[in-house]
Amino acid sequence: MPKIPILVIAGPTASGKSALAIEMAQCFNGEIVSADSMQIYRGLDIGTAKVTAEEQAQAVHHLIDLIPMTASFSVADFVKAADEAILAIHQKGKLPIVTGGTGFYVKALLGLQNLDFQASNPEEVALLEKKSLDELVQSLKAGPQSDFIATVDLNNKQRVIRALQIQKYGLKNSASRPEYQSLVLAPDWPRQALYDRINARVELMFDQGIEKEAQQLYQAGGLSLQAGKAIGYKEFYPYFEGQGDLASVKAAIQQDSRRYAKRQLTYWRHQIPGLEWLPADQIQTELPERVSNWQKALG
RNA sequence: GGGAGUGUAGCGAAGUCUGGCUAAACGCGACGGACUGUAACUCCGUUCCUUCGGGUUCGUAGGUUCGAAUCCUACCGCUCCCA
Repeated sequence: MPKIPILVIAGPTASGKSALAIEMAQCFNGEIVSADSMQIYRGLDIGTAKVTAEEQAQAVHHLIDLIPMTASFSVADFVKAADEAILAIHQKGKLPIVTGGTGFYVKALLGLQNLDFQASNPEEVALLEKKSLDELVQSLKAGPQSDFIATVDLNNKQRVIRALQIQKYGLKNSASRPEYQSLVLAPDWPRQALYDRINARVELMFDQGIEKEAQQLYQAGGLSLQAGKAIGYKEFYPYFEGQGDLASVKAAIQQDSRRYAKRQLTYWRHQIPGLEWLPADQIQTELPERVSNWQKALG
């Protein structure tokens, strides 16, 4: 079976991925597959900078508004849903365009990441979370060792817990996945320009009424939910509990977003081999060129 | 004008009484990094300068001392209280 060509538009938050994806969809007869761990949630629109209804009218979007804000979601869920969406788009004779800020999802989608281990058991994980890191590390060391177990960061409680679950449940029968021929491009902004964009976007979110969404998420469970940890919402919780003012909430969201962008940059730089950066001030003209050359080369 | 307090690395803040173990705790920020099912998560490192030998620091200037962020003197700035 021939590889399915997909265009991936990567990059940190507020780098303009969504708009570029829409342009490419219009230009190359494509449909967009979101690779964003927060935009899959219904009701989280403003804070996740989700594409608007108008934007969705300009290009078909997949993997947005998939589940309620109280639900959990994993990379494996993403890969499964994305594979299906991409296949469907491809079969329609259209170009799948993957875009989103969740590098881990993109890495897994591109097959750069094995997902061979069994899923964790949520109840067991909840119990393990109550134990101390020390205790968890002891039981990890007491269990059967493997190459994977040896690489686990023992300071990282979350990863140690996952490792314990992997130790317990081991491998699964991995289903065969489609193979992709990908072109991965990302806008490259000067750091300060990116930060300015982030700050401005957060301002805009406040004008659009992000507080109301945050209130809903807070009431739905806040930090106890997977979605409740999203930047743009979690910073409101102390305020809802009577601490601080809106100005400090805004500043916190801006700062968390900047730091998030920094982590994303690290991820894209090192975890996605083959990713190419296009200078942001030239991307409007370079991106279509690159995509069109790529398509020609594919035949 | 009188009184009390205070000035420490990008910021906040210990250390000062009881001088050496102090290039100076800790927090924040910033930067760099990790990442196999929570990934907008979680975790790690660096953060005065350096040709890595060393050099220059704790408001400023001087003094005491073998040795000062720490003790003494003067000056400058800031805060608060009384006038």
